[in-house]
Amino acid sequence: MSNATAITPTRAQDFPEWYQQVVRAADMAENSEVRGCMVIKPWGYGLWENIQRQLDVKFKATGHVNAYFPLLIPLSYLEKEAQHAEGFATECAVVTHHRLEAQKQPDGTTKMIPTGELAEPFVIRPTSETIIGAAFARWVESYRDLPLLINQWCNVMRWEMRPRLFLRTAEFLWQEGHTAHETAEEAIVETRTMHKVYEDFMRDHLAIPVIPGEKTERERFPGAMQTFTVEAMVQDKKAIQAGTSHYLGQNFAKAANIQFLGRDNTRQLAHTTSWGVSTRMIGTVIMAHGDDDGVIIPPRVAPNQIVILPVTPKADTRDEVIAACEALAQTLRTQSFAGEPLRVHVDKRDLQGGAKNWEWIKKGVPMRLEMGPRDITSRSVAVCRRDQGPKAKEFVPKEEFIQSVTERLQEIQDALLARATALRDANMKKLETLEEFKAFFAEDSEGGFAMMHWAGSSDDEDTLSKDLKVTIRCIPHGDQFAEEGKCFLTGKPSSRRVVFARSY
RNA sequence: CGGGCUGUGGCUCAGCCUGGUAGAGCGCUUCGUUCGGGACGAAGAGGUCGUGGGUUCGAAUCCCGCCAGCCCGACCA
Repeated sequence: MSNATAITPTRAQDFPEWYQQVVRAADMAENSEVRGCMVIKPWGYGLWENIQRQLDVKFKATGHVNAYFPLLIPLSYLEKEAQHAEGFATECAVVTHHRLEAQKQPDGTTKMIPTGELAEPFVIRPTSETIIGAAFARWVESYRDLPLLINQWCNVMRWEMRPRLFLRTAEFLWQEGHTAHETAEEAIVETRTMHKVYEDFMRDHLAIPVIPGEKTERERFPGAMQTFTVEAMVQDKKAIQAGTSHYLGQNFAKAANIQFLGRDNTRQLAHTTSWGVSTRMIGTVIMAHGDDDGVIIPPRVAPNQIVILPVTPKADTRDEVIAACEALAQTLRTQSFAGEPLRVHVDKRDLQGGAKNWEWIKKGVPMRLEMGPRDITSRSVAVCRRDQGPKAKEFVPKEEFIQSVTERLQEIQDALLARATALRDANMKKLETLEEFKAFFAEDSEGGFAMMHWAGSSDDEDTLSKDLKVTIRCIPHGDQFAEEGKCFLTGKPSSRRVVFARSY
């Protein structure tokens, strides 16, 4: 094979097509016969399981507990909060019948005809504020019942027009946290706490630096008072929203009637929040770290952090080599990395070595080890790091490797974060004028994150977005964005820059 | 929901214009040679040509209906 890279086309040639090919080459997911719905294959699901488990620890550590609520939501629930309902109306799947009747056709086949129409249709949850709100209303009577800190891991469905594996699918997996509080202050603290949890998780676990900030009114979650977001930059310089945290004020409490008797013996409405991240994060990881040979998964969340490839050139040494590989794997598994036992796999399949090697490169396993007869004799292993070139190989004495394995994994984790941070920083620009802005986002230019002084209206934002296909990703927190200046569109004074970008 | 395109072995597609009941590459199986390596050769498995109807002696190919998918717009974790 003479291909310079494992993936065709390369990122530079056609990024969206590269993405599709990478997902396929990594065997992470595939399109299913159900429109817009994907099959998540073991390698992709393994990544999700790690994300899920590690986030769950953080949720528990911040006082939350898990629960589960129904998939189906009475249609009337969605009518209780007008803004919310309108926000999701165009993408709801509706269940209208509850039984099928077999009907024999003249040609001998059988058709199943829906019967038993429901008096009130159900909507398959696009998000669960309404039905969880109804439960909260039953559970909360006194200020002593607050705060209520609940999370659920589940699937939701939004009938998207243009699905793409992991990035936008009709059905997707996520977690949705829902909390109710006695005061607005407490609810806002909760919203910000979870926003911070997402920011930290993205950086420390997924090796993706994000810009934390607040959404403008136009981009806000339907029905929310405030929406906080973490925005990541991926390699085509577009932004992707990786997680959101909403302060819902009393809007949903009012709609669902979440009332409690306060310390002053008056009836009050609770203040609620909701926050979530989804399987989209997997797409974000792929686009943030992948290269022209496939996916690169950060060690902390990789389904296998190390794959051992036995080199078995001769049949008579094969058993010995495999036994040595198994023994090494066992030794490594007794060690921990980032608080979890090392995940090590020995690939014993009877395939050609090169084919196997490239398969794991495309899957993005952080570290590959080769061990053959010569290594057994010399008591060494060949170490290949996925953040380096496919040919890069270092022979390390086995004992030394065992001693240093977790440091080596951390080096990869750090290298990925450094690389992603460098990409982002190189493509964030402070611009001052509309001309500069237009040039920055012109069809043939690189694009990126434009940091702009902004004091325009929602209508201005709308017009700008439609003309140039860019949006305000967020009004970022952080001192580096705070400075006096003038709005690049209206000339009005501004005390903070906002981040504009094209987005997924 | 508006505009364009496409439905042929597991995947990507050729064949259709100029009707005569199926081809390639990849993948898969077996054997052999190779192999610290995404190799090569040989043999082989696998297809109601989206679906229903029409024209015809004969339809993957022509005509009509239906269904599904893709791309471009509005929406989006």
